[in-house]
Amino acid sequence: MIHKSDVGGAAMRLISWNVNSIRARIENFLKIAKEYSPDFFLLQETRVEDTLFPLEYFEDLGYNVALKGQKGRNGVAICSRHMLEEVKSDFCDEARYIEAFSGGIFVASVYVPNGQEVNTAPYYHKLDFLQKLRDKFLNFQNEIFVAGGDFNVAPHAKDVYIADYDGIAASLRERDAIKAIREIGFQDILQDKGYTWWDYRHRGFSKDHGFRLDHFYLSRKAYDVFVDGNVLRSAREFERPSDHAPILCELRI
DNA sequence: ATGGCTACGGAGCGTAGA
Repeated sequence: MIHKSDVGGAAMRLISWNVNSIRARIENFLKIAKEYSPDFFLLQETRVEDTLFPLEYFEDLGYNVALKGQKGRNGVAICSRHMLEEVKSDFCDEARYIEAFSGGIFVASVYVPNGQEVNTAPYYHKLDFLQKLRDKFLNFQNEIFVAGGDFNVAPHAKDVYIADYDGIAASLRERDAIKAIREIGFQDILQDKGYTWWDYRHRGFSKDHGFRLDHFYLSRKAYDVFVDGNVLRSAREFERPSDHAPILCELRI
């Protein structure tokens, strides 16, 4: 495996972020955009229909934007400094998935259903969604492909602050569904980078009571040019923060 | 924590988030 930090080529940065309402998070978005100026923003939980999306802020910063929104809840977006092609967002009935080809790579922004509670109907819907997502990713196995999003699963025990927790987001079947994505060759690059979500309730962040729910999955060809990744925890300390931190992935292409 | 935040819709609180 060659990590081409020393092989030349330009740096390409992607940030994925569950913003929990883009309209409520514009100031925070502008701070992150200014500090990191990524090539891509992959957004989840924009919580706004497309006609009311605050496009002007993105266009002012030079981003092209592809939207799949809905009123009040869900909502995903791909924002790119490069031209957006082959945009598809008909993966499911809700606004939870959008993909595109841009800047020479395929990208997807993914918002997996939370499942509410183990062994309920929403939980089985979540498992179905994850299996279907794995099948979708098969199409990108031989491409340079980066999927970022809120997968709503903590893949390993260390990804939850509660020892031995096996409730929603950490049940065996959810973890197996995520494992199935890894087993078709996709790398979870933030495995050692800590939590990405802290509950608003109970002052979760100040106690570091978190879960690692937000992930990047890189195809083999994307992982070949992977340089670095991280969780941008500082955004959780902003005024009026999202309950999720942004996550960063850097490639050398 | 059996709900203690936060945001939304729509004008009360119910719903959703995970």
